[in-house]
Amino acid sequence: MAGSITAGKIASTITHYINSLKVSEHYIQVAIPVPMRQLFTYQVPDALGSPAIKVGERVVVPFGHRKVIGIVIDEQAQCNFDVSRVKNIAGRLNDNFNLSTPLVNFLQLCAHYYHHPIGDVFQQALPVLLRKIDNITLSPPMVWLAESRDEKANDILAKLANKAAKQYALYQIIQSHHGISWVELRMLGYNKAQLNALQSKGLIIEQEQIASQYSWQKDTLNKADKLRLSSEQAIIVSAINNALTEFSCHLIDGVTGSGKTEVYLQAMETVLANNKQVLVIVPEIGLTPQTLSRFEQRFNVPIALHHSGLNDKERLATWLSAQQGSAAIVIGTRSAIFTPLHRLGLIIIDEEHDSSLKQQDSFRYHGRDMAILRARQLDIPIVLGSATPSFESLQNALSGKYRYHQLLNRAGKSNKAKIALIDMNHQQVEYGLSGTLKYEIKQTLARGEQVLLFLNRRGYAPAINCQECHWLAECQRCDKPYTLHQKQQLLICHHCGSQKRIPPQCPSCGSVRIAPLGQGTEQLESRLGELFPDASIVRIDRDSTRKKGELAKLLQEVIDKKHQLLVGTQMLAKGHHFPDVTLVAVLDVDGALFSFDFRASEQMAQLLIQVAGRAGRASKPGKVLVQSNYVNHPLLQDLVHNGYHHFAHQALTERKQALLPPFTFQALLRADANYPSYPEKFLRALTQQPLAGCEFAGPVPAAMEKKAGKFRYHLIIQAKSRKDLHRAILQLLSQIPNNEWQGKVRWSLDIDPIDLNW
DNA sequence: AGCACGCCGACT
DNA sequence: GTCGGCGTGCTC
Repeated sequence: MAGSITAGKIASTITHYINSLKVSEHYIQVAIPVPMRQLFTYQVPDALGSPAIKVGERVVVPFGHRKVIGIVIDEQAQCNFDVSRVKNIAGRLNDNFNLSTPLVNFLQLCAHYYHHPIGDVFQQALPVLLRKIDNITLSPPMVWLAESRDEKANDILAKLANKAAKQYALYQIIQSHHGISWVELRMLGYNKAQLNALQSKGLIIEQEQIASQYSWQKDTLNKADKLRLSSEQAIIVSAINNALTEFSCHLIDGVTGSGKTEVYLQAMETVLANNKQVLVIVPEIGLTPQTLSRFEQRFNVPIALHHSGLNDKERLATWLSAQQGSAAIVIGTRSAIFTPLHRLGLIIIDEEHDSSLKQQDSFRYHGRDMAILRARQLDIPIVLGSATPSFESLQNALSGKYRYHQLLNRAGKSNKAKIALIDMNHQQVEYGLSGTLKYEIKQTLARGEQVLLFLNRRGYAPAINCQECHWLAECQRCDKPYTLHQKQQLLICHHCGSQKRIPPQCPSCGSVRIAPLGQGTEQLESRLGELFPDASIVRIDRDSTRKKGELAKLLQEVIDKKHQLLVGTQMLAKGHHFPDVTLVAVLDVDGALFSFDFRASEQMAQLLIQVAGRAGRASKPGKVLVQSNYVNHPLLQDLVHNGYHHFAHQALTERKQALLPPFTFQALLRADANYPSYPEKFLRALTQQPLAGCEFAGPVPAAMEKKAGKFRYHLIIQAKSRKDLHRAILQLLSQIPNNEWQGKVRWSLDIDPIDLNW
């Protein structure tokens, strides 16, 4: 039937005709800041098509009834959506602040690993200002420089050295650098007034930072500051520097004072000398003036900081200086892992066991694990350091996946604090303090040294009850006792934050004999005041450091020995070293011994060892006392007598037998709802289909079944391999839209969960 | 996550 | 009669 017209031919002709009309149609895939696990297709109209759109570009798109900023993930996409419903992009942000392809790839990898909505990953990784539609007016980054010196300047300086020590020190820092930013100087403890004073004396000047890439100069390295490495340190440095263009992961397992930082610094030296950048990730409280100045003193290079104290503009400035390469070193907390470093050559994760590296809400990523992913992607080394390595990292080191380096020798005299247990069962106990502890406190104070007491419970008392009928004041929204805050005269629920006045009499029986039960830091502080009237006491917890800068102020007062007794929560255990604290006591360790969370003992061990590291110095050895009702508990005995590593090996053996992480891989699906039965039914329905290579645990009520009025359930998915887990989660997620209870609950997914109590 | 739509209770 | 409570559904 050659030449004849058929229906098929007509259809194909029409299709051909339509396609010819759409020949210039151009589709892109865009990540949109919404909690949805998908990309969105948009069309690029000709008017907006040139210059060509690139991956990582920020585009303004209509989305529902509003306009949002999206990130282009694929610039030449097939249209996999109903063509008639695809919208045009509304605009482009041509401000040169777009994301590089490696960064886009990395963020996609992160979203993939955590099965987290990709748009939300981008949203969290980007500085706020890059997520706003309005044009960004960013003044050029400024740095302070020393003016050239004349005789007059020398005179002024000589005067400053005597009269204004702080200004003089500030001048010294500025003078020793080729330009230092206000953000850094602020972190180092200087203020605008001091800068202005030096400026008005003509000693320093503020200039635009040279936007060009940083490069290694003759005077970049401060050789005077450099320490001679021990042989074990030198071996680590050369192991890291041996292969700088391939992936390797090094775990440095070294006790406090063994010189981890010096290893970091000398490993960085080679990388910086190659004109590559270094990313340093520290725990939330680890970014202190001391940390910064250590890097600052060694290297005369631009350092960009990334932490919670920055405002939006400063954050963007850090991002840009990293991206453009003018910053040689970026030091930051968890989220700094997302900064766009063009020539990244080395990543360092300090205190890699620290729980603040894992984000505990929305996008629940682990800074350390994503850093490893990034190092792998870029073929560069990564260094993890800790005195108490996480069991995950330790296992990876022992199995040969990471290079394992131990630093066993303390620099200087080896005087590790000893840990001793106090049996609370055979003691007179007053206000939670054993006789032994009271005696030791007295002795320490008498020597003019300081004492640090840990009690992981803020407030005055963790509960109040009626002495007659035993009625307990409970939060209705959480079914948990209210914490008494004496100073504020309030009952506060530590789980949902709700507050209540203290009832004058028992609502149940009318008795006025209502009394606090147990003790918190606030009470401990006042009791200590009675017991040791001559000592100045300072309390450091979330309540006493609410005001900005208050923590730093109190810590400085401790260093300055304005206080002899320190009371605090775990907040005090991390980061800070107090040389004149020679006695540390943990008042109540028992909670960790009987927790159903298998990681509680790991965290307890890390806490005790870290605490021991806080105390004393070579000339004044410290002592650590741990009060317990269960001093014969094998966990405590092992830790105290055999140390962290024996304890860790023991615990790892047990975890292997029990098929727990790091020998298996877990995901945690949380669900909550206003009605008690929905979360459980939602999760149970998901367990009906088996998942290959995986086992379910649950659904079980969360450790706090009811919180802030919501009922909460957990489902754990456990697999022998990460691959199986990954596949299972995909299968699980695909089932959720068909789940009968899906619309009635809120749910969230946590890959590699750490805190099962959440 | 926003945002609109929609369906019920208490107000000028 | 309408203002507004939040349950439900949709977003290329």
